[in-house]
Amino acid sequence: MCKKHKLSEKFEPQQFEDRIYQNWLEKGYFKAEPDENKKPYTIVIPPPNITGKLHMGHALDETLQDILIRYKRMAGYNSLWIPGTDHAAIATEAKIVEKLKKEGISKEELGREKFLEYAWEWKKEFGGAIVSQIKKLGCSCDWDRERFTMDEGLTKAVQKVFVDLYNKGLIYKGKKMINWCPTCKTSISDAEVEFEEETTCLWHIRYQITGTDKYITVATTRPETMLGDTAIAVHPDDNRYKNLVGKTAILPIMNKEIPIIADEFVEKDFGTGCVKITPAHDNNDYQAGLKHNLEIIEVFDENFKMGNLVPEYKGMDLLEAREKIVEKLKELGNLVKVENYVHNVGKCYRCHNTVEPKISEQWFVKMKPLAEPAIKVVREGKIKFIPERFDKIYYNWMENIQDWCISRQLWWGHRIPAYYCKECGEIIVSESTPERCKCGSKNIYQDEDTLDTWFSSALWPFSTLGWPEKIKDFEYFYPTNTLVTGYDIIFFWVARMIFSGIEHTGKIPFDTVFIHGIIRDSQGRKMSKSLGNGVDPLEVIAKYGTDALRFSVIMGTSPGNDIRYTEEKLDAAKNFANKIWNAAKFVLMNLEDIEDKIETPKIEELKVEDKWILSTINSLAKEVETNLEKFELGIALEKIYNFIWDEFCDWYIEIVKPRLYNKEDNSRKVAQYVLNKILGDALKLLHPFMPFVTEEIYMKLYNEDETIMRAEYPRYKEELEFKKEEESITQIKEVIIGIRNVRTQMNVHPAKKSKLIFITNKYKEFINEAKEFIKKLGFANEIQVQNEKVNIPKNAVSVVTAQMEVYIPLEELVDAKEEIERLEKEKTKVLIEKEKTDKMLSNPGFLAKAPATKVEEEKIKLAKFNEMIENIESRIKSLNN
RNA sequence: GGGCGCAUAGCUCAGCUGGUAGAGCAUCUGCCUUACAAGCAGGGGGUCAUAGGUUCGAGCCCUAUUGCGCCCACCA
Repeated sequence: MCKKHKLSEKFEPQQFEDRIYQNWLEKGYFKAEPDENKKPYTIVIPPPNITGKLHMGHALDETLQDILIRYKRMAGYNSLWIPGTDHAAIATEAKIVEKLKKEGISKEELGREKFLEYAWEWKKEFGGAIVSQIKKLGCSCDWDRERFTMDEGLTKAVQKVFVDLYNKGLIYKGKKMINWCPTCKTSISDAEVEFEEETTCLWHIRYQITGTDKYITVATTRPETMLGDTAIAVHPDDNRYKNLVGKTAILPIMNKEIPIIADEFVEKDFGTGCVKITPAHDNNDYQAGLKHNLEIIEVFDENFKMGNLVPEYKGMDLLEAREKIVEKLKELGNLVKVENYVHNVGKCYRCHNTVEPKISEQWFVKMKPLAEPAIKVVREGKIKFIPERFDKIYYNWMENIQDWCISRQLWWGHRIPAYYCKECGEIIVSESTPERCKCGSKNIYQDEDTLDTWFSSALWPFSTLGWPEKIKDFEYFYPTNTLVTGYDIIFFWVARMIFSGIEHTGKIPFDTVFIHGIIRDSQGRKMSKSLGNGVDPLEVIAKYGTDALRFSVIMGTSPGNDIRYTEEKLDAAKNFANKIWNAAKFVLMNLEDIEDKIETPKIEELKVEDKWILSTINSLAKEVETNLEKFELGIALEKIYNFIWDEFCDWYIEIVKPRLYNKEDNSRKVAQYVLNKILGDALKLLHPFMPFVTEEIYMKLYNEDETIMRAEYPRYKEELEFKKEEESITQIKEVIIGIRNVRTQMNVHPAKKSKLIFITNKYKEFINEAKEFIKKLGFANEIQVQNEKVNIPKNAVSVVTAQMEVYIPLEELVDAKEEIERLEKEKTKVLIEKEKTDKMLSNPGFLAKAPATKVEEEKIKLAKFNEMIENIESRIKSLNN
């Protein structure tokens, strides 16, 4: 401690948060370099998309990571948090297209090259905005290592991975049924399809059996695809239709004969039990088509308008065509019945428009061989999900995984490193642009498509560390440790990072996946643009401060559960920050006369309350460490909160006031030391959660040049445990609370002092030592300690605990009867408690089977209750006399 | 059709391996006590969704039920 510093009168986080962050940046406190003498602790940020601004979900995600990073850094680890952003191919491209549209420009008009220039401009603007917002949250990322998924290095990683997988036969190009988003005009993966309930009709259409006057009726939700029907399917065991299998029916409108086939995928009980097969526009039908060797007839054109099968419908919108076709069927007498029907329709997770199944030539990753080892590492516990239940979701997905469609018909993204020879049609997959084909031709062009954005995010934990170069960073910091993310992207991202890490680096990418929930609004609804109920973290910060925001998303929450956003929580958070501020002001004020350094007192100089608070924070440090290691951040924070507010502020500070205010008091210096020490340690414990207010105070408390960020996180030390003193203070707290309680009941004004008569043997010495503060906290002007219960004034009320009795002579007590009544009530309370203990101890099963320590505990309790009852009874007796 | 989560004080939520239920906000009473009225002191308020079971002992473990929410899945 050099010279004293004063904190500003009012707590205003806006006054110091930015300044402190700037200072941290300038001093380079966030930086991490490989250091063989230290253990690394690494987190890679889930890179926010460059599509927009930060939302509350980011605030939560970033806060959790920063807490872990800061904690580990203070605990002696070489903490590295790698920040960055994601190019978010489809989402960003959609936004840019939208923006262009407003300017009257179409993507096609602009051309690929110009469009990309445009996109990079976008990235510069919005990527930068995101970064500055993350900084506002106080995140201690190593900004020198900021990455972007389309950086040169990361692009190289993407290309290498593509080529490697291709060479291993794990990437292939093929014609398959994929999900096509007609709005985004690209294929998307299965994971990118969201199912939404939609009300539609179930149309029952009859097809005439060839050569008879009988009909077979199918039920469909998509009559417009009937033009492309190439079969009707029934279940092989369905007796109703058994005789029809092998026959043909006439497809109305098209007037075409199509076979009636049998397949087990048909549900006998659904609809009519007959289903029309349109292999080109339904995955089930496609599979059936392959199996039964059916013709595939596309009904729609490239833009998902009606194709040329029936010229009359050509170019029509699908819904329009549906109407027309239904009308026509009705006219022809083929429409049997229309039912209302609710079913799930696949929607694009980006634009929320209906996704169409489409047969298309795309690039795929063969998943089974990659999934297997990825399942194994979780089964073997090498990667742990927190909370554990999320591993089930992971297994379920991984075990049922289909090949991953990775090509996108977009421009913004990593272009697929595949080249085609125009002469011989050879496919060349190569990291660098090949000069010529094997056939000698130079007539080569690159695949037009780009990769799924998640293909590059899957490599994030190692591509950000320089892989595939074997640089030191990668060697030292990889595998990373904790991956913090929401449960909504376990499939998209977490699963893919796991198999990618194993496949390409031979190592798991992280050992722990710490999953959090989503932030909902005060009514429990998901925050969304359409509802307009989103909360902007920056506005919250402006109003309450970053520390309060961070506190509010951690306090009282548990891993994996959703969090409700309420202003009340922020008020509570701000009040807490304010409380610390004031406590710090008090401490600093009372250290003002210290010139240089505070001397560390000898153990014997410490008073009982000093030992108590030192011992309390010592056990707190131990508990907090345990909680943090188990990712119980909410519990850890609650304990720190309780310590600071309830123990330190409400008790210790109040207890030591008399010592501080008496300059003659020899123990004043010791109190100053302890105040300084406890405040410092409490700030350190709290720092990962509330970095700014803790730093601001810490710098004032110690030295402007010191930072709490690099201070050592408080650890449990055996020599700082003082059990006896903890017990004594606990006892006296109980008594003091009793005194206050009685005075409130008697309506005694705080200003009115009274005498306290203590009856105790055990705590005589302690009470004498603690006299000053007991006087203060117990509103006493005089304290008398005696062994025996003699000479108690008639008008005294009593406070009874197990170990002590205290008598308070009060004029307000005019009636002994009232006091007896009060005591009877007290007695009843104790009796109820005693009864429970009695019951346990008289239970032979309990005595025989409960652990000895528990039995002992109960016995002590019983003795305590008995003593209390005895004390109360004897007091009642003496009042009666 | 599978799987998961939640149900605890008026409200929002904690509650670690089973050992007498906690916080914040709200509420009631008394205090402008020289760190803090964004505060201090004290109080009230809970058959831990329901029904069984295991156990000496269950908010916590097991089974079933009800209500709400979520995820997965090719019933057209």
